[in-house]
Amino acid sequence: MKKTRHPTLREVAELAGVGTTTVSRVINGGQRVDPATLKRVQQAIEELGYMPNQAARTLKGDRARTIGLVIPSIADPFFASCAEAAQAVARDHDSLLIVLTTQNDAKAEMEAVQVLVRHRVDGFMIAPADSEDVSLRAFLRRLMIPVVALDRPVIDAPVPAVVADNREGARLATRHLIEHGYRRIVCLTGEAQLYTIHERIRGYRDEITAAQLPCVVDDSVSDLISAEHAIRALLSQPNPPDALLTLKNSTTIHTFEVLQKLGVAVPEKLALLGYDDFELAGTLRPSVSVIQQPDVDMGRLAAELLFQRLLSPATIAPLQPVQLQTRLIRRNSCGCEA
Amino acid sequence: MKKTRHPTLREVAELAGVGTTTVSRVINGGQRVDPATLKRVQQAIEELGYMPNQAARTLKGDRARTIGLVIPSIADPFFASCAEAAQAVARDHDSLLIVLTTQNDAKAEMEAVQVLVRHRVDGFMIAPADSEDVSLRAFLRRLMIPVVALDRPVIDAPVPAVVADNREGARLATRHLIEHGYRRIVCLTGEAQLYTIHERIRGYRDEITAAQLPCVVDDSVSDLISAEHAIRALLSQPNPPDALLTLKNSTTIHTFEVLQKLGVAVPEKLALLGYDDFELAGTLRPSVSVIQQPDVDMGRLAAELLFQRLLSPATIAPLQPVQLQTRLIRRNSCGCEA
DNA sequence: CTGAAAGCGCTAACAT
DNA sequence: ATGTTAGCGCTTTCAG
Repeated sequence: MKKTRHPTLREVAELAGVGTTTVSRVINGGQRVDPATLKRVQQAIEELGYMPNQAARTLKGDRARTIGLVIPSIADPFFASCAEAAQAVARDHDSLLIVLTTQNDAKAEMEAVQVLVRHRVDGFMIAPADSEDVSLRAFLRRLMIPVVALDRPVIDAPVPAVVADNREGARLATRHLIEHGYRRIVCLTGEAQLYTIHERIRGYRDEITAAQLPCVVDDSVSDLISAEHAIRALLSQPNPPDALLTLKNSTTIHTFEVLQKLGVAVPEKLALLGYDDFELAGTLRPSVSVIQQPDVDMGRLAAELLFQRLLSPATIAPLQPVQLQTRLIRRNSCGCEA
Repeated sequence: MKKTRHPTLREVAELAGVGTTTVSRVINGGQRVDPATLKRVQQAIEELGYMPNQAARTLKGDRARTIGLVIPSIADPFFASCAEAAQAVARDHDSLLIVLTTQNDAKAEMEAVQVLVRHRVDGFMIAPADSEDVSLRAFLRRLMIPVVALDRPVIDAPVPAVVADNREGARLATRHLIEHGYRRIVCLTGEAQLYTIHERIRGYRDEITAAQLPCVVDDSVSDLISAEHAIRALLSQPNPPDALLTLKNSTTIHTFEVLQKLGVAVPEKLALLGYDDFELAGTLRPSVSVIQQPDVDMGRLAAELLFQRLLSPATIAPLQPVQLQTRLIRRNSCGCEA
């Protein structure tokens, strides 16, 4: 098995006619090195195309200059934004970001986390598939590196979290629909087992019950087909809804597509308000009102929190999750004027 | 400086009362180990929560089980799809994927590539900001690890490429517009310095000149504002265009938004055909016809090609780029019926 | 200002 | 079947 041979520090030393220590000094800032020697060494480095081996440094005890990010999917725009923001922070700290995806599958997630540890990343962020997963919790408990939860907490584990205020966001949304005068507001959840969706359902409940309106939660929508089923059923009821609150991106889009296909007048006949903003929400007709999440801030904060704990391990992690606020973007589908 | 202490193989060996070799054997498949010993070692591993240190393995000479991907942006859906596909391939090969973004900036790109090498990735894929960049070429030439170009070639470097047939895709698009009967077809490029855009312009030229139609290439569109400028100017001409060919995703979307804002009837007054499909292209009204690129295939193939070269270094890289076909998706904005 | 040498955690001869 | 040992490339005392 032929190995890829990169030039080594020792080879540089030999070529420059100095000891390895000197070369090491040069690549680490060049302090306490005679200017003449410095120059010779730099030339040798240049000539050989030498680049320090991070694996050796890591083994020696330095930081790996690598952090991880475990998320459901990279194609999901929300997480893509988080990832991009986290990567920027990593770069500022001269580090690499490794992104691993889980499709919200606990098994894939556990594997991802283990791979990260084997690679001795300095720490990682994770959006756990299941906030209450026992084996994940156990794993994280005995882990020797800092971990930060993103978007969803890991309960009962020493893991600070950066999340959005999902409950309040859903309250905001529901309240807005109520203020518009809608009275039969149905909530379409999508995968209801996720922590975030759970919280949002609670927020919807809060406001609906406070207003003494009927609380209807439908978790049957998972794709275009099921969306059409659900909406047809809803519309053919004796007392059909006058507004829909969709709790996640894909649900909102599928719902919109079905309403368009069925020729339902939005918002006149049926209003729509979605959770999570998406690229063409303002370009569709009607434009789609949404609750916008601070995706970039979440990714950035999570990464910053991670590096903070990395750089000063003494820092005590905030026990309460860092909760970021969401905001309502009023477009047309809820009944607002452009 | 207190270090994060992971348990080591030696500690496992001591706890189990065996030598390090035995433990090494166990974690590498457990061949030639007495069943009783095997069990003891496994228990020790379990008890300590031991996980092999990949940095040590890499230093020892094993593969790093890590590959890189250097792309302009992770938020761009095209590259996000590539990345997701590449990651799946990496996972199949029990490897990690490190994604680095460049914003199409040559300096950022060079840094990204160097970081990857320092981390001793086994190889990487890159969508070069500039296919003709001299320093990148020089760097790749002396590199000791396999590299695969993605979406855009690196010319004059020993780097196999997986690209789409951009020229033919643009031909397809232009031809389609011509067949619809449009005669004044304007091409909106967006950043015209990119290799892919270049090729697409060539394709447009091919067909336009073959049909003896006027060839108009406008590279002034880079955001919503400039799009509005450009389109207003185009429409107020004595002989305004009857069709627009937009050469990249963001240009298509900005153009669509401007046409919608200006109340231009699409396709009756002005047809639109875009290069690169996007999520809600079929949901907008009118739905937007596009040339679809095989994004997932490209990411997958590039990664597979990389691993192939990784696993059997003897393999000679294909000198000609692997060129994948694009296809026309007929929706309404070009004048096709739904 | 510079070099020699130990050792990070692991694997792979080579012994036993 | 299992232990001993020499390094992989680097940083870092400790001497000179």
